[in-house]
Amino acid sequence: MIVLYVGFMNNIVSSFPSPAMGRPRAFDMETVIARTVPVFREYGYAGASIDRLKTATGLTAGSLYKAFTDKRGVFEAAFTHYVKQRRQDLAARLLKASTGRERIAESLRFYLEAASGFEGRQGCLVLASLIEATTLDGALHERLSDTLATNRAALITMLREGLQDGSIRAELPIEASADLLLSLLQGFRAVGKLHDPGDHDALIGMSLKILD
Amino acid sequence: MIVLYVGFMNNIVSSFPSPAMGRPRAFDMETVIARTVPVFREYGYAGASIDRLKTATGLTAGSLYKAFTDKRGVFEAAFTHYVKQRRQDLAARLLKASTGRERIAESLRFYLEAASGFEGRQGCLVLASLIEATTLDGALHERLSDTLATNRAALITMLREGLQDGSIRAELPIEASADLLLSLLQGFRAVGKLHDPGDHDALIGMSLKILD
DNA sequence: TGACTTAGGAAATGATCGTTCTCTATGTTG
DNA sequence: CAACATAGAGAACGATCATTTCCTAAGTCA
Repeated sequence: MIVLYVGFMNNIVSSFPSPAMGRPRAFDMETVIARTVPVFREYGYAGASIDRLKTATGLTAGSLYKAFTDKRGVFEAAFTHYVKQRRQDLAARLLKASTGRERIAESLRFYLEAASGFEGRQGCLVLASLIEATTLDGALHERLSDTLATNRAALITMLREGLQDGSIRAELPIEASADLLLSLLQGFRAVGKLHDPGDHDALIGMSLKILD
Repeated sequence: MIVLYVGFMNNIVSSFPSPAMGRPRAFDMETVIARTVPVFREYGYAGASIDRLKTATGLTAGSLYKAFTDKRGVFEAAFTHYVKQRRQDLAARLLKASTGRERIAESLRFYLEAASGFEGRQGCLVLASLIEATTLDGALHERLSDTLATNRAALITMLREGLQDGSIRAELPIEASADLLLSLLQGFRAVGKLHDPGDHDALIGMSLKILD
């Protein structure tokens, strides 16, 4: 709301109502967003219909639109939630890794596990969005690009740590290694849509040879 | 049409009309199928609407359905065409490679090039189908699984050739190596939806360290 | 308490989805 | 030439799509 001229201060204040006004939500936003995530993971953006989102969340179309403006808004919230959650989980896993090489190994394991079983069949929301990248609008396209860039940056950080702690040889081209690992991780999730990856330890061991 | 009892031979023949009967098609099937491929590559199965397929092929909905029964039929033809074409192209490339290791290297290059530029942005039909795997019916799911299995088998063949010609060390676990390469190749296509891969030679060189 | 503001729920909206139908055109076969 | 069979074109079909609207419910605030 735009106020062109107001005589008294309280009129201006009242034109920006506090967020506590009106009937409060009967559901928890975080919970609802979490429930939309599997829908987008399984069906992608185009395939995730409002009807499916309704049944997944238990909300009516009206409430969904009041809370998220439109389908794009639901997707954006789901995407943010998914990426944040995964990063938290990975960060927790990385605590027990002491060297850069171990952190890379742990990241590989993290993705291999996500590519297995029910989780693997459900798929990766980032990968699913990647496939529909040309369909998404500019802002979402950039969000996706940023997400991938951040993942790449995280790999580069781990590689540099490896250089410092001596677990990775000094001559290794860092950027190219990160690119290769990034592709490999996404590839795990892609193949995991159909089949479980084989022996995780064996695959990790072989992957790490890239760093030799 | 099933004929239970027919007195004369020509009646049986006429009950199975020759394919030359009726008005002939005004378009070339192969050409039309080729034109549907980019639609599925860009939008996936769900996103490829009949309307988009109409404009891509220049056909009307009626002709499309007469030729392919339904949307699923169009997709199946496109998928078959795409896989066949890609395998032919790769096979031609592999002719100039003399050892197993060189054939692996050439395969990596083939995928890196496909992941670059316009081709990369258009995406891989196999990968796109992989993402929608849970949505596809049983038969298509199996076709997809077969395609991946055949690609894996091709990698195993190259690796075995490498064992024979001495370009790959004898102790290398073949199956696990093939799994890793398969994921890496799909990963190239995934990331290629957004960005061009970097220095191909560098990436190939690093990838081949998996085989050391 | 009464004015205000937002949420919930369900029906309604127009667009688009995949598919079918109808009619005409164009070939082959006897 | 007549009978037959399929193709082409486009309108029409019901289903589903994302979104909006309308009304009631449930809070806050003065």
